[in-house]
Amino acid sequence: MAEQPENIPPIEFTPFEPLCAVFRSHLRDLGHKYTPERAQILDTLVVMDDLFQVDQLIDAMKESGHRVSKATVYRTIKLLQEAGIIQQVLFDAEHAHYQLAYGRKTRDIIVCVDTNEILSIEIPELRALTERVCEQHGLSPESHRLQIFAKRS
Amino acid sequence: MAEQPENIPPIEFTPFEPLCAVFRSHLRDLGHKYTPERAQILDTLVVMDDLFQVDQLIDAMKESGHRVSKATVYRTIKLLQEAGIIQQVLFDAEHAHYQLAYGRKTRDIIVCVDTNEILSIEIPELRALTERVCEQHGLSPESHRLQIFAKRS
DNA sequence: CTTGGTGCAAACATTTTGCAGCACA
DNA sequence: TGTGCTGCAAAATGTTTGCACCAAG
Repeated sequence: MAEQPENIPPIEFTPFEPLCAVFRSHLRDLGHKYTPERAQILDTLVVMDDLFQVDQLIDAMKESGHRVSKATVYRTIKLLQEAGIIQQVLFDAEHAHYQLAYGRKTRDIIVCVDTNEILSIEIPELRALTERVCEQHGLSPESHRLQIFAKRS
Repeated sequence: MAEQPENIPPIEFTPFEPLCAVFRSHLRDLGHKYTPERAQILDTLVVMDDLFQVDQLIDAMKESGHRVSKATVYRTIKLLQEAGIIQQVLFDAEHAHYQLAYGRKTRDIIVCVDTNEILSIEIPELRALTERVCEQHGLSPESHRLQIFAKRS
């Protein structure tokens, strides 16, 4: 296996490479195909804001000249979630938001109420805290998400 | 006013009394009316599960013989939110969930993944924690919500 | 060449809205 | 007695699905 076929790009350490590999391997595992549409969606994803909505993704794809139908975007988002590449973030009821999940340690965010900016944060203490609280109820934590709504100080 | 008409129940210290008062005063402040429909919705709310969805509320009302249209339920939910009596809780993308908010100190919950039970919890340390994290970004926290997904241990 | 994928449009589910008649303050 | 409220049905929104044709493996 000294020669790589040309459809495997040269190794470069960008976020895209591992994501692409993860996605392809997930698809292969399920007997699914890696299509140009799916590649375009992944491609667009990685250059988008940390947090995005489906229609933002669709708009971004249109702007960059990709022509993929809504239906395919929705179908692909499901696959990307299964593959652990993106995850849902809920912080308003109107629209589902997603963010890249692969390699991400937390789902904790600060939402700036002035600018609507979203910051991903990490609070190491939270793990112990959730463990302690759950223990009091005879439970053990699997995961958590914390959303802080903050204003500029 | 020595005699109460029969539709006003004898005074009892149930959660309903202050909620009703809060709602009526909120409505009065806005020049809105306290109608039988709104009373029935509030009435049903207080005997429901801590966390509910709109269609559960609608079903519960039907079962108890109340006849209020969907449109009115949705309109009233907005008013109840404004009044601080209920609040939205987002933990799955399909349906908006609500819970009684009045007098509640936190929006933090544990979702038991085995039983789908929702426990409201209080973690006093969280306040300081969120303050510290926000400070690092030049922000100050207004509110937060923490959702822990846990299994039985 | 087989199986899964795509775009399109229709179907869906949930929530909102316009309107004519009704009822609370 | 006037303004806000209600129910209904239509509209709007966001997401899913059925189908005929297409393409990846």
